[in-house]
Amino acid sequence: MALANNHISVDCVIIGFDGEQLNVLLIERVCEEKGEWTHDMKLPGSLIYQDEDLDEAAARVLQELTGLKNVNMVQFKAFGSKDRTKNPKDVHWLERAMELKVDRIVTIAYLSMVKIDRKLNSHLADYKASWVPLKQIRTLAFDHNLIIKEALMYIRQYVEFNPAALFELLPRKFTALQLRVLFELIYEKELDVRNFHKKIAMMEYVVALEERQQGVSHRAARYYRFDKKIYNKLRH
Amino acid sequence: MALANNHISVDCVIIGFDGEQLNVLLIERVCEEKGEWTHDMKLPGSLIYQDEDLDEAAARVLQELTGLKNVNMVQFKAFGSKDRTKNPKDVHWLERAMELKVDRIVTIAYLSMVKIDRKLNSHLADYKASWVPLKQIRTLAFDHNLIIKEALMYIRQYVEFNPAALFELLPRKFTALQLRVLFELIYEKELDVRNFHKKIAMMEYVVALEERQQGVSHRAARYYRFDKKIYNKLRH
DNA sequence: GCAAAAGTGTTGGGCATACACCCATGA
DNA sequence: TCATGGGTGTATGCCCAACACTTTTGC
Repeated sequence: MALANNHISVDCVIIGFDGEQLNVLLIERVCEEKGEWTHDMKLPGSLIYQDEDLDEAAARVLQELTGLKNVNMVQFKAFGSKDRTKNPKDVHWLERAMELKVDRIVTIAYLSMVKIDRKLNSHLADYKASWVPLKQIRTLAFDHNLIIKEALMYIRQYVEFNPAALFELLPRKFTALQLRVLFELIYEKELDVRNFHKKIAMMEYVVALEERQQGVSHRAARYYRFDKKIYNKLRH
Repeated sequence: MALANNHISVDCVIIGFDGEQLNVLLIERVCEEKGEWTHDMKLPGSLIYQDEDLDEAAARVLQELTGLKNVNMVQFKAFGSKDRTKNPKDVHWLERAMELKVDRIVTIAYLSMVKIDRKLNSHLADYKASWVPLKQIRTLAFDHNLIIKEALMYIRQYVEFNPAALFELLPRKFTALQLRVLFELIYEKELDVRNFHKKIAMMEYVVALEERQQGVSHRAARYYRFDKKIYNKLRH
């Protein structure tokens, strides 16, 4: 029985929220099969170097493939099914793109939740990286659909212990509606508007601003912001 | 920059409860250094084979190193610091025991919670495996102290969503005291006796038996058992 | 009878749920 | 004036936390 002399990769599940939907950051993959060129999508991820920690590798790979820097990622699961690199399309792509004959790749999956804003998006196109709404995601490379599914399960548990993580998804100023939609998406159930306002009122670290929406064709909503200092104080 | 052609291992954190304390199953490691032979302890863990899934590898390795079969393990975290195999003692051991010159090993850590009973213990000695109380664990091989610490953090979250896991640690018949001590150890805080009894009473899947302790020099405690069928029914 | 652990009830506060109407704004 | 979403209060039930004494048993 051969000891595995395996390759190790990291894959990054970057989740963003556009005010209406959860999105995942995917990059384009160009495949050649029997002379035909096709495109599909994958998570940003690649093999790690010999001399870097897993966390370092994740940060490097994300930057190389999407241009994003300083994204706080958390490792959430390793995927090492022996079948995960068996799809001929994937094998083919690995051989061409990585110049690599590979038996199996164990991948360590990382997760981050970020604000989708102009600064972040400014260079994504250069990398053929784009935000894809969760519900519109088709079949991805390798087992990346599975990885995303598990990332979402992980998020649900994660935010219970780190409510602050939710606010990473929102712009600095956000409305009660945005926050509520976010909760509803993550917990997959609808919330009562009035109870939700009370809930916000009880979260001292969500502070109401005087500022309101402008130019909307209905009563303007109040803005809120997340106060990290208050949050941290309450945690201790 | 060299792509890592890494080795992958699995390590198993098997947690047991003896009625008073949490224990971890460790195996003995014999080291030779400058002609001196020393013993220390490590988690049961080893390299994976080329053709097995991670979960399969964990089950195989645990059986090979401790004789334990059919232990339900859950993957909880990957450890891949580039320094984790840099201790000379560990390097030395790897070269001798694994016949392997290794740059770095990424390990996928698995967790299980089990009953410590005679059946389980019957062959542990043959494997130089033994239960070590958490509080008495000294410096272990590699980063195994860290792995155990993270396992315990993981358990705390895990039992919130899978209360059933706790009962894996207890004998089939257990007293309220045992269950309470277990809660206290895992949550690291003391619980009020009366409130705890109410809590048990509300858990329909914890059923009181007529049977009581025998031969104790104080009022005999009632036994309880965990009813999996009721538990599963309530979860759906 | 005493040491040691088992077992038992009540109260108050906080938190989640359910539920319906008026307000502000732009078109 | 209408369509659209913003924003508000009350009542109820549940769960949790706090708190002290009596019971059983072996020695």
